[in-house]
Amino acid sequence: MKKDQFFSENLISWYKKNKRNLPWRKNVNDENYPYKVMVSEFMLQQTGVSTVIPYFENFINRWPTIVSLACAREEDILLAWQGLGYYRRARNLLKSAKQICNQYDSKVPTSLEELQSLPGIGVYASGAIRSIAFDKKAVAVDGNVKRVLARYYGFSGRLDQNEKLINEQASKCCPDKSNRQYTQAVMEHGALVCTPKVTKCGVCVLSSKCYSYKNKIVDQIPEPKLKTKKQKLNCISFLSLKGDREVLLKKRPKNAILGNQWELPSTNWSKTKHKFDKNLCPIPSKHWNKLDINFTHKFSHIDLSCSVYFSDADSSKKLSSNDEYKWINLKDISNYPVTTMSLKTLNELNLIQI
DNA sequence: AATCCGGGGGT
DNA sequence: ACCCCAGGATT
Repeated sequence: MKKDQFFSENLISWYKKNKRNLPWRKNVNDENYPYKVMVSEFMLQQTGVSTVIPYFENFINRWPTIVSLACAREEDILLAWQGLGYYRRARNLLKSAKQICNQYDSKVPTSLEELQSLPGIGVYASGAIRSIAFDKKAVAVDGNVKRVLARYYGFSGRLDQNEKLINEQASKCCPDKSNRQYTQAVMEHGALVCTPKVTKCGVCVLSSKCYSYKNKIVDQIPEPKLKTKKQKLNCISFLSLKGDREVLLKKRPKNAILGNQWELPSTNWSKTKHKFDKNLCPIPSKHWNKLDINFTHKFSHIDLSCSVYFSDADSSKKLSSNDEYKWINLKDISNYPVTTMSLKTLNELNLIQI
């Protein structure tokens, strides 16, 4: 295994000419640039660039500096994250901002050790932040880089079977300078040219030395990931309306999936379908009517089938003083971090407009 | 080493 | 339908 200047130099020169104008690439010399890179790295974990862009713009507009973020309420962060998924990232980002303000004089740290001590920043993100934000020599091996290296060097098999080899080669390929550009160049190359399926080898600046291209096996590397079976779960959601405009929502437990987000009060998610039972209902009511909407909300690892029961709430009745529950006016619902599933349910019933 | 954690875009 | 995505934390 050798150093490969051809690899890094060609990618950098290609990147200079073809790089996308992405919002987190602006104002490299601004004092808030490292903070913005950090935010983008949290958002981009397992999430496509086109999905992230509007969220990033909104987030930076609302919290332009790390100090402003550190002062924010978690509920507002979750609201800004709504629909983006992997909500733990949002809560970890807030924790990291607080930690940076408390421990590092409100400046994003520059060492791998300090960066990895922050919640939500692991091996990849620490390297990405070091190279992109500070232009330090640091490797950042994401899914794109793994695929590019596997094809270029001809590592057969699945990516997870070549973890060590890929990381070693990634270190060898890492140039001594222009690391800000190089790190983004490899990932950009994977995203735009050396793509998962329909590759664009015709415009690839690496093809003349690419093992897979020369051997016509680009479409065979990498081998697909092993897939695990999706769980099929079921739940009942309860829609209560008071005066036709206030809906009863419940805050999910902090450490559960979709933690701390609001939703229509629901049963637990079970393998067997629930039989309707008044004891499951969030509030007492004479009539609970099953609505004619059954849908399956698809998570990456769960297919959740949900049925909905409706009741008009007696406005004279009070909630048992429990701040997990809240009557929320439908017009204010966009001010709360509500699960995508519940938003889609309310939208389906024409109670809100997504 | 596996599994949990979302949701959307591309094919 | 199925795959993938600028991964990290937990077990």
